[in-house]
Amino acid sequence: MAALEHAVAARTAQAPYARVKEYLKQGLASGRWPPGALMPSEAELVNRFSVSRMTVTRALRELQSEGLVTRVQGLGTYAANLLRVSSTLTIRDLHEEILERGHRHHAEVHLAREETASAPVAAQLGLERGSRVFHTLIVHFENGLPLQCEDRHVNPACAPDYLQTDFTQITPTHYLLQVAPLWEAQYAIEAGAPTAREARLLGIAVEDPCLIIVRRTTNRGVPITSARLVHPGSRYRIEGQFKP
Amino acid sequence: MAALEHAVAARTAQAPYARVKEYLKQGLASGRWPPGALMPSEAELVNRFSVSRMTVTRALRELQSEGLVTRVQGLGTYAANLLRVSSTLTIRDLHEEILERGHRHHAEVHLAREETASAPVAAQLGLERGSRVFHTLIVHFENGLPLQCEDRHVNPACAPDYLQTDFTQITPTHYLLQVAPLWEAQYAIEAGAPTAREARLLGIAVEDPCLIIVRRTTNRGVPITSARLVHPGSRYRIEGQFKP
DNA sequence: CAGTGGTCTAGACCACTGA
DNA sequence: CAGTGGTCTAGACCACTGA
Repeated sequence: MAALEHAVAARTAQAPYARVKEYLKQGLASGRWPPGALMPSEAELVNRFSVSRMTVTRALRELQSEGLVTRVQGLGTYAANLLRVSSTLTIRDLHEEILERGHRHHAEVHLAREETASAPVAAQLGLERGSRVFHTLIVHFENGLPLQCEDRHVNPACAPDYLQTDFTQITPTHYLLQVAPLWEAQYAIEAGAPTAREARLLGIAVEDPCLIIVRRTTNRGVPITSARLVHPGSRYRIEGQFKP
Repeated sequence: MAALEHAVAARTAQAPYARVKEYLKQGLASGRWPPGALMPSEAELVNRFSVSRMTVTRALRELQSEGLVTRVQGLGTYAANLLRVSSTLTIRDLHEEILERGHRHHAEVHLAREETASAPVAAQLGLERGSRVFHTLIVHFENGLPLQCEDRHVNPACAPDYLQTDFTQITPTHYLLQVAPLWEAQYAIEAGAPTAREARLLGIAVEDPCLIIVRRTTNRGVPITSARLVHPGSRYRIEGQFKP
């Protein structure tokens, strides 16, 4: 009989855990449980919805991972402090991103060589000062217009064949993701002026504001690469949304 | 006996679901399952770890919600296409953010009044053109230095008492979160030049690059507010990290 | 058809908190 | 102590995919 009910629920609308989740979300949205308020316990929800505890737990755990509630063992579940809303920011391979917009992408390689690491570069990549590093400087175009100036240093130990890549065909991001599939990154997004060289490569004036992303990437703590990505402010922006 | 094992596991190290998750993460990090590869089925993992299927399911579901794997009913679990890594971007109440840095925050209110909505503002807020809207223009200071120029329009239906707020004490963001606790938002982050007025209010030159966030907020589809937040590029940046 | 993931149940033991 | 969340088990029915 229980099984029959599932089938019906699935056919008509939502899974039970989704119904519980929806109920709690509605209450949070309506202000019924203001930030910090104590929410119904698992046991209460089990009774109210006539479902098993595992089902309730799933709903609550998902709300927790979405940042909507805080759970404390022994105390209960609380409406989260909504002054911290978070969103998913996706940073993607530029080539893929441009193609998805239905536009053409091409790249100009201005530099691709081995160098001796300066002190800051060595520090970024966790290398000794004076170590060998790979350095590339590539300009990416969308429909023939310069979109990004990518100044990148790579730890040779992580990608020994990096410089053999044809960067007019494969972006460094794409190549490096293959070499070290899962990675962590720290990034900063800022507005600033381009350097004289960047302005020249991007075909803009040195006074033109740029959106600059500085990103350092590691794989299980080992530094792989650091990059400075400079975009003309008039041609690039980051969009996103919060979805509670 | 099973119960005893749990206790031991809990005491020694990780919960079983966490062990399964860790195993899969390691495999993804090492390249054992490159993007798109078929990963072990739930049944295989059940056997390998001698746990119940619910435990394996939890591990896989969490990896899925973190974007590390893709699951397709009837087919299996696949290593995600890691060209899309995502990160959590947190946008917070500026007052709270500044205090947390151990700095002082104060605000100057340059405008707080009811106006007739221009066409673009009305469109943003889903109102008729010519409707009444609330408009505030506030400059936020960190340790006495202008950090943000906040130009905001508010739908009066959502926050009738908005203009009664003392914005030198409570930020609009803070107030609005109380009125409509759970909300969705769309935002864009870009680099650009300030308007002449913004430059004057921020004490910068009109050529100085600014980090501009344009954000529109709704609650269950009803527009609440839209804001243009302008920051001197030299004083503000967004930082974050990817955590796979 | 066998294999896959999607979801649920009814029970269990546990650690934790505050009275 | 009663109440809370954290986690697990062993089973179940289901929809879906491809052979």
